Amino acid sequence: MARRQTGLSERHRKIMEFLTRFQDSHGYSPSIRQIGDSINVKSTSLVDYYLNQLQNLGYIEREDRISRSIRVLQPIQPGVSLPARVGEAFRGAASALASMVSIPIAGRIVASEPIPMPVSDLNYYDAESSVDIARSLLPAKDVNDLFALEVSGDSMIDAMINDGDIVVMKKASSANNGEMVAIWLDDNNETTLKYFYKEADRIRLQPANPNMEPIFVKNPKSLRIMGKVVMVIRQVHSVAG
Amino acid sequence: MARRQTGLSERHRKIMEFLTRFQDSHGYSPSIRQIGDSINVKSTSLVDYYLNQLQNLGYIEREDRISRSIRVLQPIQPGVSLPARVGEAFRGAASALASMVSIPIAGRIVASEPIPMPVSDLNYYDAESSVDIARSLLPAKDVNDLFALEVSGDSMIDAMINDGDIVVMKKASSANNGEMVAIWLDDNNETTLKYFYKEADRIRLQPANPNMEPIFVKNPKSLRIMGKVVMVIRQVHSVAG
DNA sequence: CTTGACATTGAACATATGTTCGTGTATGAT
DNA sequence: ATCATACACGAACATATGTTCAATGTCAAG
Repeated sequence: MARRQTGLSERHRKIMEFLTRFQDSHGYSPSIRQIGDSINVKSTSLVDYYLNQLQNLGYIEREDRISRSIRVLQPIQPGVSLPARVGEAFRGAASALASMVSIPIAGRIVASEPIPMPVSDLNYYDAESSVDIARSLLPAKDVNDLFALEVSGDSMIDAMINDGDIVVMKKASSANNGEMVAIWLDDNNETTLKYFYKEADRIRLQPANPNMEPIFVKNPKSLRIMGKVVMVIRQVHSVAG
Repeated sequence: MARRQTGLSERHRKIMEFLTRFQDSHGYSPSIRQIGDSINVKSTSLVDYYLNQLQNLGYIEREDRISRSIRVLQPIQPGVSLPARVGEAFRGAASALASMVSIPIAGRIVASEPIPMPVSDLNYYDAESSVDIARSLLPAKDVNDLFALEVSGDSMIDAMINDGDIVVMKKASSANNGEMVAIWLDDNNETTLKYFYKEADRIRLQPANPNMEPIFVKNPKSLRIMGKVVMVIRQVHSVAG
């Protein structure tokens, strides 16, 4: 092995501080280069590197290829800054109280078929087919592109997911290393849930069950990412067996 | 002269509404093109034109050449807007609270140790260590003897339960056939989660994973039922591996 | 009917901003 | 040592996004 990851470094801390300060005074997020300036780093890739770490640790959230889309999920220090606007204060109060979100169930996920996607991009959905989840259980603030699927069949067992489980997913067409994604495999003509790792010249799809072997995909085009898995819920009933 | 400026048009109103809605749910401002989509305008210059008007009228503020830098200064809607939204939110909060139940996390469940039970004498628990679940997801009406455990280690894999999962359980000392229970096995000195089946002269403990073999217990006294599993929740983070 | 301010369009443009990649350095484990 | 990994740099790249402009349509006042 090698150098141990030391959790949060001084730079991580500074970035978080800068983010909250900047957002507080400007009302929008800084760009990568602006963050770089604030910590005296000229390389944008290094900032990107830090931001990915902070995201994996759950401190921030950001959208792929969208400028200034960083959201602070977890302020680093106890000193909470006063919200600039009424709307923001209101939002904070509401999220502290209400904190429940209704996620539409888009359909069933079966190994042998592509997964159904939520019907509309707008915030309309049928109240009948939805699951209510406490915001406190969800890592992301952005709750808009979440949807849920009911698992059908035992074929996701290698992903530690059972028949009847409910999988909460976030729409995505790309993934970062270590994220669990729903993938459509052209070669096998099947949907599967795996941890995603991009390696040198291939993609490794690692089952959640550590006893099982990974799948390797050479051709990135033969695999389509449908979404990232955010949560799995299993309601346990009496089951014949 | 010519056409009179009519103050705020329908489109201005829609833009303002879209801005607040988008910022509220995404945490950052939309791009000009996204605003255009929301009002069915394909020309970015027209949106820019509207935004300049809104800025001159003091409704919004934005920075030159900086993406997604729009700030809403004055929410639209004649008077009713903010109070209405507050009222709505509080109504939502109330109903959310009513339909949500806070389940205490009694501790960690490890294969090699008996499971911790909730400090049941008093109906007091630390708010920090609890999970909020929507009542609609719980089968049982009786919510009082529910408690939650965080799974530690990979030893529950045969029960399709992973390290870090949260298991919601109901206190019980007996079980019906087909129910998933947490059991302490005197013989093996371990805690395990299995489906429970009482057969002619023995008890069959069936793993949730259908690929795995059951355990048989002849002596009912060497096994202690700690509770029934009601629900399993897995929050999926990025996982190194 | 003109006229001119307002409204709208589409495309081209400029650049702000996130992403990728090759390379290099330090650090700890073996 | 030597190996793998985390950390770091900077340039080239791709694209997301704001800006500009010339042309055209619309409508009410003159």
